[in-house]
Amino acid sequence: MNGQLENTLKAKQINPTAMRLLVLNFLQTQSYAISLTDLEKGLAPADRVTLYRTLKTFEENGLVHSIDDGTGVTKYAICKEHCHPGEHDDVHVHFFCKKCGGTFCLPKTQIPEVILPVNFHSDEINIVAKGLCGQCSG
Amino acid sequence: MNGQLENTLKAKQINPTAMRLLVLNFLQTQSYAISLTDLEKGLAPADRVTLYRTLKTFEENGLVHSIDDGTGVTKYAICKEHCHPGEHDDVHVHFFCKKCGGTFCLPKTQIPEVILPVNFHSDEINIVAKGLCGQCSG
DNA sequence: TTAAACTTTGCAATGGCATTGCATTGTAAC
DNA sequence: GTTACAATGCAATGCCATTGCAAAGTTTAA
Ligand SMILES: [Mn+2]
Ligand SMILES: [Mn+2]
Ligand SMILES: [Zn+2]
Ligand SMILES: [Zn+2]
Repeated sequence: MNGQLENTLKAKQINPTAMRLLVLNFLQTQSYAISLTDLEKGLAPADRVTLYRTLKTFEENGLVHSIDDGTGVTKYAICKEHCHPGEHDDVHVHFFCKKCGGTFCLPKTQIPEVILPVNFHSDEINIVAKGLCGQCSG
Repeated sequence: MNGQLENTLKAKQINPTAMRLLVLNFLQTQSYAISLTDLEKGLAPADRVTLYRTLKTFEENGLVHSIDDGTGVTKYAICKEHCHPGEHDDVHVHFFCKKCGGTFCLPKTQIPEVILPVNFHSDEINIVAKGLCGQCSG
């Protein structure tokens, strides 16, 4: 049933349309963060802009977060922690695998303390480690 | 004199043309990392693509490094440490100021240890802290 | 029930930036 | 001087994010 998916959307105050259920379902089946183009291919022939706006809505409502992994293409992944509409609370390190091209969320990896120069004050940090993932380094 | 600039280029095996001397001089006078567009404005009416290729050459020869600060626009700064043609050795944290928009190299800030999941191996890391810089947090 | 109001979707278009191709100009070697 | 190579300028392309607007769908309230 779609009940599970529907509830997930409703819990984040997102109107559960057919398209949004499809997108959520697709996102949930991915093993790593996906790009808009990935989503487009996976849900063809759905319209790219509609998918884009769906992701935007999901992000605004704390259901997914966008990831800048340095490839120049934004990736998206479902928020694992307790995010709410208007406020995300899932800061974590990301990992980009140079072999398979996969981008992973590492929510268990401790965010390290970065000591800044005097008078520099940071309220946000983006950390992307690059190398070989578990599958590719075997 | 241009002797100083010329020597800097030659030391990195870069042919010291007039354009390259101008670009190097401009880079050296900046207080933070600049974009290609910044360079274009500062050196008008020099051609954008020529400037782009000049930066590329500088980067390949270990004179400047490019910075992905998450704004979507690549920034460039002179390498402070010992970089050589073909191999950079100046990994450091960067800082993006949300008020003035400046991107800073923080070569003195210790790169923190990031503990990855089993079998994940990283040989590169991009860390960008965001907030207010020394000037803007006063 | 039906009209109005609001939301979602689809398609076309725009804009920014990185990157490449190619012809022209400049420079160095022979 | 002629040839070979390097650097520059201009035009063009490609990719991705983002917006405008009209059509289709859904909810609300007369
Ligand atoms: Mn993530
Ligand atoms: Mn730097
Ligand atoms: Zn991998
Ligand atoms: Zn600042």
